[in-house]
Amino acid sequence: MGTLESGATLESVAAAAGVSRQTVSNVLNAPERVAPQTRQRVQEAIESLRYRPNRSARSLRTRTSRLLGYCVQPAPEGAINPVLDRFVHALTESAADHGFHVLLFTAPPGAAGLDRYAELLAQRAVDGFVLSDTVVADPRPVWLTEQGVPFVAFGRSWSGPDHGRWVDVDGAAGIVEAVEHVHALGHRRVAFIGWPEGSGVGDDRLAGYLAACSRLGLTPLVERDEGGVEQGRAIAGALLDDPEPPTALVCVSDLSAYGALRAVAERGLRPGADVAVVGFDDTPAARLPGVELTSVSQPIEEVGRDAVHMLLGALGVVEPPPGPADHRLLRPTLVVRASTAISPEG
Amino acid sequence: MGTLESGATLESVAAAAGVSRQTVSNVLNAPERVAPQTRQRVQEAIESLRYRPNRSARSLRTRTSRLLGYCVQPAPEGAINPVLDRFVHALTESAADHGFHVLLFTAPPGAAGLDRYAELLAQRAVDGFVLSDTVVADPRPVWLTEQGVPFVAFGRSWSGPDHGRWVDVDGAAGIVEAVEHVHALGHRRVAFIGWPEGSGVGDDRLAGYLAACSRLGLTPLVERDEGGVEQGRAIAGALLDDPEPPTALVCVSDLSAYGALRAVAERGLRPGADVAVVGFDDTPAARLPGVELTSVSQPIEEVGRDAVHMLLGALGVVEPPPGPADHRLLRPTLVVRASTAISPEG
DNA sequence: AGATCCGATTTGAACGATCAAAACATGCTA
DNA sequence: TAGCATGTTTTGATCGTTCAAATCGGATCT
Repeated sequence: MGTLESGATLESVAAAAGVSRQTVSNVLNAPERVAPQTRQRVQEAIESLRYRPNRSARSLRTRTSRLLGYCVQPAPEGAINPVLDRFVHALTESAADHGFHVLLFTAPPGAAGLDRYAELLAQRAVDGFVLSDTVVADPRPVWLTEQGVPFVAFGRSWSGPDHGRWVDVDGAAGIVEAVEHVHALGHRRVAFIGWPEGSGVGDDRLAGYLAACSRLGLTPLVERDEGGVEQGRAIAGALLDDPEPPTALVCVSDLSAYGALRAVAERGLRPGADVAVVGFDDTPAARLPGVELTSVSQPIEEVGRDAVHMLLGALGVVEPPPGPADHRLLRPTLVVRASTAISPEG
Repeated sequence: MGTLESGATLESVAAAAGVSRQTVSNVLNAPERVAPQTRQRVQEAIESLRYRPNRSARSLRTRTSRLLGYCVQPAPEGAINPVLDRFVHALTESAADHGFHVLLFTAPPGAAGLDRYAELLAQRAVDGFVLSDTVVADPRPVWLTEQGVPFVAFGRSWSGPDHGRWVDVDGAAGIVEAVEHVHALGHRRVAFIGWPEGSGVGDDRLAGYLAACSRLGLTPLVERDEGGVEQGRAIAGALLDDPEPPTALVCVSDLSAYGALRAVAERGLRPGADVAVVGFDDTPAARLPGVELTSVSQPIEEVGRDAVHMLLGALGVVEPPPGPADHRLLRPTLVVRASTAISPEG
């Protein structure tokens, strides 16, 4: 056996330091109540016995678990989701700064999945939830609010009033930046390839496009599709085959943009030189040589950090950060690559 | 407030059913001990009060947490890691089948990170660990074995004897399949782009290449680099510029393969038609139109499932599945796409 | 009838921490 | 010096579950 003499309890530490249970507990949870001299003695005992408070015992007594629940959704088929990884990592790291951990679970989408949330609550397994992949009319924020459960969502509730706290990325602002970027390069016929109406995220990005066009005096040209690579390719192809085709294609997602890049190449045109293409999400493939897609990049790490801070603030664990307590909207940044490198001729 | 009258305890259920604490507990943990009639009555009470046992209390008493620790590593810069997502999801889902959950934490790589593992153990926060991203001379399996802590690793320990349980993918077999595939298409000059010697995973895949060459009577041609896209591009370029260039490039990873594809295209050659390219990992970008990279795909979900089953077996929670108890080697599959579509001429 | 056994159920103790209140010093004031 | 406020430490109870042993009621055996 190793060095892990897992047996130290409050009581054994107290005995070693010649004090009582509660004094040891106070050294850990309210050091200012303990006389400096005693404190030191206790800390040495803790150190030498390698004592760590038993999480279950603490949880039982305090009725808090110091765990944050996060539901991992099955990755959508064929989708490139670079987000989950980084987001989960950011959550975990920020939580660790305050003695919290992330507990993963799965649940079917929609109202059917609420049972899993309820179960974890009934078991007192988590103190709150982090939601992601929120959709229009997502039942979770409403339900959690009703139940009085602390939570924070990555993504606004696009339908109806806000429920609870959220952090989100300002997609409209990201697209505005994209349009301004190609406009500055000299592009004047800038098309937008979007998602069908009704997806909050897609509508937000479209709104950014329309706002930018209006501000810059461009004529909006919007096409919509389901968002896959093949759909993007078809839509972009149709646009490019127009007698007066757009010279820049701003896409609602990288997936559409990859399709658009393909459509451009298939017509003997050079992305970046002849036609500018911009995506959204800065997926890993965007930086591959031969792709080099300019894309709007979401500050995922920051989203994760803010989400945890807001949630811990709601739990009363940390001082809530300055600013509005119930939401936070972060600016994405445009990562410029070869797909928008050169100004168009004419 | 909502429907979550979070107050049901064993005691309150017992009162509602007109039995004692322990009988309710038995209905949940050892139903065969309870008379059918009583059992039914208790179950109705549980149902109507929506009772769920308090996890902390159970953990405290039984000294098990029903949590599996998993360390999320910071995603390596620029790397396309499609694996983590799916793996974590598979872990979570398999664990849920047995009332377990996954607890995430972070730790610095190497021996420095062992403290975090020790801390979780001292807190009795987890019952065991799932390791991934194991490296040569990884200190974790050795240490955990010394401590007598149940764990399972995704990845063999490449140096020295095995410590503990592991699940891994047979990289050599995957590459053998890749070489056989291009050989069947008619390719006879098949090169391998590998990693520097000393990485267990890379050496394994190289061994597969060498074995296949030997069996098929091909002359091995091995080049090595650090594994990035740009390096792959340079190496592949050098190979293709040879007076008698290879017609097939089998790569140790998709990243190298993307570079190789680029090098092929830059020379006016058509991937799949003129030069076959095979990658490893079947990263999301492989299926993009214009890329369509043939690649060896790892059965990640199966790895996750087996890992959980082995670990729960070690914990005595489930019957260990048939087969060797301490390791499992899974076969990857070759996903054929356009990059190896057509036979070479000549 | 009394002893014995057996399955079903209950009781007391324990897991290891924190809360709330009591006890104990110590110094200051009147 | 008694009385009181203040600061430090200890004691008893409690969180909700499971373990181990005790109890209970009925059937079986001698």
